[in-house]
Amino acid sequence: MVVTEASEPVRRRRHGKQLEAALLAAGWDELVEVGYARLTMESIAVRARTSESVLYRRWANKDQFVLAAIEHYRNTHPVAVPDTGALRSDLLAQLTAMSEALAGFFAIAAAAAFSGLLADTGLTPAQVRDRAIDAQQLPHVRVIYERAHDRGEIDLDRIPAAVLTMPFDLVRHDMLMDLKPLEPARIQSIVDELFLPLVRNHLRSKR
Amino acid sequence: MVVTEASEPVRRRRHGKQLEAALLAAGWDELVEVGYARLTMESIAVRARTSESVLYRRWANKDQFVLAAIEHYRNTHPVAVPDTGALRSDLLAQLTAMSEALAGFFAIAAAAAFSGLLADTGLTPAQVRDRAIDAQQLPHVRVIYERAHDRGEIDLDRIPAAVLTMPFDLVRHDMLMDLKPLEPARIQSIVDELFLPLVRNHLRSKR
DNA sequence: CTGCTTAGAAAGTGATTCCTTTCTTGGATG
DNA sequence: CATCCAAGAAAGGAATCACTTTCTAAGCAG
Repeated sequence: MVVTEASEPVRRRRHGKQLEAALLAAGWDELVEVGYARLTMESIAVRARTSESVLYRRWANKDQFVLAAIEHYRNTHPVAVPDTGALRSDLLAQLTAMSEALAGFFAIAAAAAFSGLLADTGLTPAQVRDRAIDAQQLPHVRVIYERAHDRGEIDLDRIPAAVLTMPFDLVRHDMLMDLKPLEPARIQSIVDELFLPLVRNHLRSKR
Repeated sequence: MVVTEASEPVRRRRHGKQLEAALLAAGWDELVEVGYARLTMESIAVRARTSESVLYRRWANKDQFVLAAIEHYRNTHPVAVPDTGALRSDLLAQLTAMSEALAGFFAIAAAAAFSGLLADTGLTPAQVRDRAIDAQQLPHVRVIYERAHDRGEIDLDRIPAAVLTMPFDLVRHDMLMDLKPLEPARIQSIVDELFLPLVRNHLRSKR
């Protein structure tokens, strides 16, 4: 017959880390698109242009794989830590980044992961959140506040913890509800109408 | 043979609304216990002490049934509307009622419903929330604020909408994260450290 | 160049589960 | 009491899907 079929491009084999990353990325995309319950190992293999056996060589079962895919997405999509020189702009930037980078994706993934993963892994949504979403997020937030504290903008010791976490709780809430990035106006509202007025009570005299 | 077997109690047949309520209640319990993905029509039938055909005579498929079960739970578990005579205690009561009545149940159900139901029904979590959770909740909330407004405690027109919804957003957020009722201390913190300080800016002079 | 690991294709197994169908009989209705 | 609708039991069809097995050959290590 003919040496090469016209419609069949040469397919290179991937190996090691490169292949693994492609598998996990495909798993993530599938998770976002159809959700955990409708996600099948075959659909992932097809999307990654490989076969199921390659998946099962690396992960014992579907749940392990999905967990790994979520974790992999988090590791490869770090949220930038802004340093704009002022608490308000720092917060706006951080919340926007958090929203745009994660909303939709994390929201769906977290929601999708809940029903299926909870039953099998015994994790609570909060644990999933800790493991997949906020693991590297919280230290960053703390940094923002500490910088503001050092600049003398706020007195960290006098602000209730609920105030400090509130902006992030609300962003997370909105993401879960709408499955898409927050409107900039909403983020500004959270900062300007909710957070800053509360912090203002504890402002050190700046000038 | 013998007329009645010792271990076989007489099984009465249920009909109409009574049967339907039992089916939906069983569906709800199953949803809360194992989640949408692991819920089967057979397990529901067993729990309701009936058979699958009874289910399929009333609902076209699993998704329709689950949606109906969620709606039924909401209809049969209204949240009380407190009237304590003051905004703060009204809010505390409302948030506590909302939390205790719905947390765990709604959280799991909503989360469980997401992955499976979203794909099939095309609903977003926000729509599920509107349809199943807050449908009758929001008017109640409005009532609380309007009473406070009429008492002269607050000036509704001058308070940003974000402030008014914030306590409920946070309760919903915490429920989704922890799948259990909020600690009373957390509710108090939301009201006393977040909500009231923000409202206080717009308090009319009471005395 | 040689050999060994493993990617990738393909087929299949077994379990689950949605949904249907058939049949018997309880019990509501007149 | 007679009639009839529907409850409940039981069995099965058909599809899906997690996971396995087998085989060929790609491409890295020596």
